[in-house]
Order: sequence, then structure tokens, then C-alpha cells
Amino acid sequence: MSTVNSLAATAALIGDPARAAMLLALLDGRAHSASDLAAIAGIAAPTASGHLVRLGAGGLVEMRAQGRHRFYRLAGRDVAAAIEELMSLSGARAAPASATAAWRRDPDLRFCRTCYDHLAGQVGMAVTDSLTRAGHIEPRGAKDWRLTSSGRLFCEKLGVDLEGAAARPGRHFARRCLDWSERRPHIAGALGAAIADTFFARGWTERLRRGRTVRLTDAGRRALARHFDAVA
Amino acid sequence: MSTVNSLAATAALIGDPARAAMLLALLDGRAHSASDLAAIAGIAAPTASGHLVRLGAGGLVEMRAQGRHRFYRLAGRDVAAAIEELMSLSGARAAPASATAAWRRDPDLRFCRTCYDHLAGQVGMAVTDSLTRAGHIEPRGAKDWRLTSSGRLFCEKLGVDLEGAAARPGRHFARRCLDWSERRPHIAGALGAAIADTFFARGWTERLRRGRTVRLTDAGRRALARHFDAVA
DNA sequence: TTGACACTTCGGCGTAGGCCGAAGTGTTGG
DNA sequence: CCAACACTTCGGCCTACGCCGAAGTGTCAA
Repeated sequence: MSTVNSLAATAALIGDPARAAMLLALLDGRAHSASDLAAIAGIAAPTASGHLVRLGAGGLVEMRAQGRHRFYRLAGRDVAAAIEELMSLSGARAAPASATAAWRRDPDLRFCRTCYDHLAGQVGMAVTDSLTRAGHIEPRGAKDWRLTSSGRLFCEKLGVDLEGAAARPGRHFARRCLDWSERRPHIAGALGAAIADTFFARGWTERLRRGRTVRLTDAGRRALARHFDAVA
Repeated sequence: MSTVNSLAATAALIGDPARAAMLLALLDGRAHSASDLAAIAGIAAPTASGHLVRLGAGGLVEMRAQGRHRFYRLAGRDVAAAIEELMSLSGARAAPASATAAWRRDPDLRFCRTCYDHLAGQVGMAVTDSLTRAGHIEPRGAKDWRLTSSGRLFCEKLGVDLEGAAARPGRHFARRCLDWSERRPHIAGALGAAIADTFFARGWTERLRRGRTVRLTDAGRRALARHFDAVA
């Protein structure tokens, strides 16, 4: 392909409103799921899927499959740089759209939410980080955590139902789950669910009426400080 | 217009092969007539005219009427920078396997060319590398070079018009500009332009009649060896 | 004034590509 | 095992836009 054509092809990839909306969302540097990006762009899932395939073929985004989700993120810093350069041209000086703006769009959701049945967002990450720091869990293999003996003690003291979690047949015990807003793995699987159950049971978190957003109560804030050595 | 739409609109302007060909031709920083650009893009005059109107409306090119001719040129350095940035994306990214094949595509252009008003390609990189090696310039911040005191001496000995360059109001003095074929920053800004002027004034480089390919003369080859400790 | 020329506007043709619903694939949980 | 779910592929509709020929506008030179 000639220089001209490859330039035009790359620019054309950015030149569609739906794809541009996706790329702008990805400018925050995090990985987003395909359905997320579809919602952001305001298009149906099949359309989004097609766009994402083309963006991948053009080398603008990378995909990582995790369970039944597929997470997409920008392929590199240079992609972000090129997009920002284009934005500065387009006069839409308005928003450096990056991290801070995207963050502000939905602060609560990013702060604390459930991912299926376990905690995600900053609170989920704080818990995971704390467990890792204290040596209560360790990465094992590509997709799992290992609960150490100290971790077992810690969970029991906290009131987490380890027996119940271990007894669930066919369910992974402690899974690494990529957190789309934090871009690092948090704790999922039966253990992640049991920990989340404990948070709800002890009144540390409350589900809001709609959606996946979760509110951290004052007691939860104190519990994070006391048990997890984390502030939120 | 929203951020998304203006980004998409600008990118779409570059994303058409005919317009991309015109923009690439205009990267030499010179003004080209409409019929010239039509020939370069390989399209009929009416089609080219339509494209040029749209490029003008998008703020990518400026028009100057002169007699019955109309000359078009890039609207600014930022336009050139954005296009170069996009090229660095599209070049090596889509086809990592065929890097050398891509090199063979336009060997002369990759060897030496102008990027708006400064030298680019291997020769531009050789100059930049030499200045860096000798401690004449250093990176400063994210996008600039700093000319050291030894660099100031070196430029004066070479006959580069430093006062003139420093006096250009509102123009960055020494800018880092991503070289799309070398994929590293070379020297741009007023200093880059002044150095390029010196190369042309001393007969080290010659502009070819069309396009931005630049020929390195035999004197230029010797000058590179003598002053820049570089072979080409 | 007339003709040559550079360029633009207009009108109509043809296709690339964006869009969605329906159906298919792979993973998770019960 | 099956149901739910996230995602993709497929097929067909439809608009946007690139393209050109013809005709219109402005400039130059005799």
C-alpha cells in the first residue's frame, strides 16, 4: 500500500463519528468492553463490533479477551498522541478529553460498583491491593489468585464465608478480573463474591436502586481504613 | 459542534485518498496551484476543486488567488505536524512485517525531504543526532530542544541565522517534530528552519522541482562528514 | 472585444460503507 | 445438561460522498 493510501486509511478510521467517539473514550488509557464502547458511541452492538475489528486491523486498538467480555484499549501512546494532535487542529480546543474529563463523567460508577457479583471500581481495587500488599492473595497462573494461609485467617476474621465459596461447584474460586476503569485485575470468582456479600451484610456498602453503582457507607469507609489500610 | 464530531470531521478530511495525496504534496510547505494538485491526486479539475473547498472550510489549507491561478498551501505548522504524526502511525503499524518494503516505497523521500520548512528523513535525523551527540542540543520538556552554549557557537560558525530565528515572534524556537519515516524526533521550529535555510544557501541541498523530496549534493555529503560527523 | 485559460458550480451517476435485526459462537453459572 | 450473556458474523437496506462532463465566472493578452 502506498504512503498516500495508508495515511488516508488511518485517517479514515478516525474519521467516522462512531469510531471517533470510541477512540475519544479510550483516550483515558483504560480498557473498555465492547458493549461499553457501543453505548458510548450510541450504536448497536453489531455495528460497534465491526468498527472495533477495523480499528484493530488498522493497529489503533488492541483487544484482550477475558471470559465472555472483550476489552479494548488504545494500541499505544503514539495513537493517543496522534488523536490529540488532530483534536488540537479541529478547533475543538474544548476538552483535553483525557483522563480527568472521562473520569468526571461518571464519578460514582468509577468509584464503586459491582461487576456481576463482586466489587469493582476504586473500592474493589483498594480491597484487592490491600490483600496483595498484606500477602493474603498472590497471582497464580494467568487468570487466578491463590489465597494464602494468612489470607484464609484474614477472611475468617472478617466473616467471609470461605466454606460456602469453596463449595460452589464448577465455579472458579479466586479469579483475576480486569477492572475496566482501573485497568488492573481485581478479585472475582467465588471468593470475590463472598467478600462482596460480607461488605453488604455488614452494611459497608449499599446497592443503589438502579444500575451497578454501589454506595460506600460511613461504616464502610471506616472498615476500609481499619481492615484494609486504605482510605476512600 | 461536539468534540467527537469535529474530530471525526477533521480526520475524515484527511481520510480520503485524493485529499491525502494533496495534503502530502503540500507538506513541502510551498503553495501549489489547484490544477497542480489535481494532477498529483490523479483526479479531474472539478473534483479537485471540491476537495480544496472542503479542506479550506476545515481549516487545513489556505488559498491565495493570483491572477487566474489559485494557490493552496497548508494552513499552518500544526496541520503539517498532525499529518506527520498520523503517518508515523500508519507507516510501521499496520504492517510490521513489511517495514523494509515500506522503506523501498519512496527511498528518496525517506532519505531527505523537507517537513514544512525544516529537514526531515535520514538527513534531518543525521543532523539532529549529530547535534545531540555533540551536546549542542538537549531535549527540554515534552516538545522542545534547548540549544546549549556550544550549540550556539556551532550554529554561528555554520552561518545559521540565529538572531533571525530568535526574532520570529510567536514561533517556537527549537521544536521536536516526530519524523514519520525514522519514527524519532528531529529538529524543527525556527531553528530547524534556519538550519535548513543554511543547507540550501550553501548548496548542500537542492529542492527538486516538484514535491518535497530534497537532493543532497556532493558538497552536502562532504559537509555532513566534516561538520556533522555523519555519512550519508 | 474576443479567445484562451484557470477555476468553480451544477447535476446526475455509482459505489463504499454505516447501520441494524437475526442468527451463530464461546463463556459462565446453576 | 441448559439458560443467560457478551460478542461476532451475515445479509440487506440506505445514505453520503467521490467522481466526472457540461456550463458558468473571472482573468489575461492581443
